[in-house]
Amino acid sequence: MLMQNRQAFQPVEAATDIARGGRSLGSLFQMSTVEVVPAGKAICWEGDAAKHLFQVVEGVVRLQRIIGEGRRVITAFHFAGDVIGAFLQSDFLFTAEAVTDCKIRRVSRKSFNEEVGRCDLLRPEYISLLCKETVAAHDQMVLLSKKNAEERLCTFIARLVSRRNAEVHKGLLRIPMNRQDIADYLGLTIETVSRTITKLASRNVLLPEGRHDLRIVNLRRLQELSGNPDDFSEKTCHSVSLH
Amino acid sequence: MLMQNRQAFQPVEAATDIARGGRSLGSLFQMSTVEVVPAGKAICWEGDAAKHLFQVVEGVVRLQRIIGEGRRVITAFHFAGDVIGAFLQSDFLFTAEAVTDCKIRRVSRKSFNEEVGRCDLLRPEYISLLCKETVAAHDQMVLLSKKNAEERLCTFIARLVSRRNAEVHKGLLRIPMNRQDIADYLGLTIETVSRTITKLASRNVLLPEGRHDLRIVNLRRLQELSGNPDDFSEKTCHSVSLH
DNA sequence: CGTGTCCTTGAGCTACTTCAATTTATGTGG
DNA sequence: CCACATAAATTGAAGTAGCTCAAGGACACG
Repeated sequence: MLMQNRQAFQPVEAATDIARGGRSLGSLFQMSTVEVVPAGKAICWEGDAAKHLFQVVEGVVRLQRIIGEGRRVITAFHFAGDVIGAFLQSDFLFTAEAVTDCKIRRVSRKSFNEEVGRCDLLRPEYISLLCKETVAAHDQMVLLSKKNAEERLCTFIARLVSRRNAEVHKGLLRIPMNRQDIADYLGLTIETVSRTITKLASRNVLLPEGRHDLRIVNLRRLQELSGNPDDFSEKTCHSVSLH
Repeated sequence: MLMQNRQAFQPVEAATDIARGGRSLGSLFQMSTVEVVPAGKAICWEGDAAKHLFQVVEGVVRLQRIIGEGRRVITAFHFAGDVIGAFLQSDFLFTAEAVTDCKIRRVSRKSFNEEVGRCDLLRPEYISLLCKETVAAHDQMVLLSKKNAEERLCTFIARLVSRRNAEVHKGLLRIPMNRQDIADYLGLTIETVSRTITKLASRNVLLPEGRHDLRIVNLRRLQELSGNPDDFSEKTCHSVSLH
C-alpha cells in the first residue's frame, strides 16, 4: 500500500535484526542495562563530550539544537531500535531529549569503535547507517528549502505512516510529539502547523482525534500533497536541467 | 584570524594529505586519468546507478536535486580535493554539475569499496568523511530552518572565507557560483540574494567587485551576522532548555 | 561594438509569522 | 467520578520577510 522508496524517516532503524542472531550493531547494546528516561528529560547535552552512543529501546527521542534566544531546531526524531550519535566524532552536536517516557541503552564510544573496527560484519552496517543518516539529512534539506507548509506537514505524516513499527491501528496514526516539536522539526510555527492540520481535515485527507492521534482518511492524497515526486510517479522530473 | 571550529563547508576536503605519501582516500583517485568537465556540464545524474565516485581535482561542483517544476535545491558545493558520492549506497541522489570548468577523477564504487574494506588506514578516513558530511548537512538544516536571509548569506560567505585553499587575495574573496546557485543553496531567490548583498555593502561589511568577487571589509561583523553562536562567543546558548 | 545573459532595483503580493483571545485536552485533589 | 486548574491547541486579526513580476543596467561573449 505505502511505498516510499527511500528511508522512512530521519533516523534509521539499526536494530530489529538483533533477532537474526547475527552480530549486528544493535547487539552491541544488548549487554548494557536499560535506563529509564521520563518524557522531557535530556539524554545528552549539546557541547558535551560524546562519550557514549545510545540506542532507543522504547519511546521517542528528539535531537535538537538551540541557536540564539528561543530558536530551536529539531534535526531528527528517533524511535525504538534507532542508534543515536553514530556520526559524532568528538562532542555532541545536539541535545537529545525524551519526547515520551523512554527506555534506552548506552555503550561507550570507545568500545563501540573497537567492536566496529574489529568485526567485519558490523562495519558495513555501521557505514550503511552513516550513509542513510546523510541521505535523510539531505531529504530534510529539500523539505526545509523548497516545500510549503502543507507539503512539509504531509511529508512528516507520510514518514510517520511508513515507519516500520508505526503505531497505525486501523487507520489511526499515533503522533507522539506535540505541536511545538512538529513545528521545530518542520521549520514552522505551532500556529501554522495547527492551521494546516485543520485545512487538511476540511479537505478530508485526515481527521485529528485528540492531540496525539490522526485518522488517515486518504493516504494516497496525503502522499501526493507531500510534494515527493518519486513516491508514486517514480521518476518524473529527474534529468531535467534548469538554465 | 578566522576561527570557525566546525567544518568549513558542506563538503569535506578529503585529499590534500595526498602529499603526506600515506595511503589516503585521495590517493585512490591518483591512478585514474583526469577528465575535463566544462562549466555547466553534468558529471552524474540523479537517479542513475552510482557506479563511480568522483574527486574534484580543480574547479567547483554543485550537487543539486530537482523537485517539481522548476524547483531546484543545491545541497552542497564541492571544491578541489573533495570526494563526491561517498555516502551513496546504490543510486545517485543528486545531479552533480560543474559550476566552473573542472577537472575530475573517478574510481568505480566497487574498487573503492574493496580498497576501503581492505585497508585499515583508509577506513577511519572514510568514516570520518561520512561523519563530517552528516554534520555539514545538519548545519545546513539549521540554516534553512531558522536563519533569515542576511544570516544565511553571511554564513555562506563566512564558510567560503574559512575554506582551506579559499581564494582570498588580500581581502578579495572569489565567488565562483552565480546568484541563482547561491539562492538555490540558501533557500532564497536571486532577488533576495542580490538585495541582501546590497544591504551588507551599504553597512560596510563587504563590497562587491564585479559579479564574482567580494571584498571583505569587516570579517568580524560578517561572522557575527551569520548567527552562528559558537563562532566567536564559544558556548552561549547551549544547555538552555525551552519549555 | 553589439547581443545575450546575468544582476540589480522597484513595486506589489502572499504565505507565513506574531500577537492575542478562546477553546479543548489533560491531570489532580476533593 | 467530577470540578477545577493548568497546559496545549486552535482560531482570528494584523504585520512582515521574502517572493513574484517587471523593467533597467552591467558584464562577458562573439
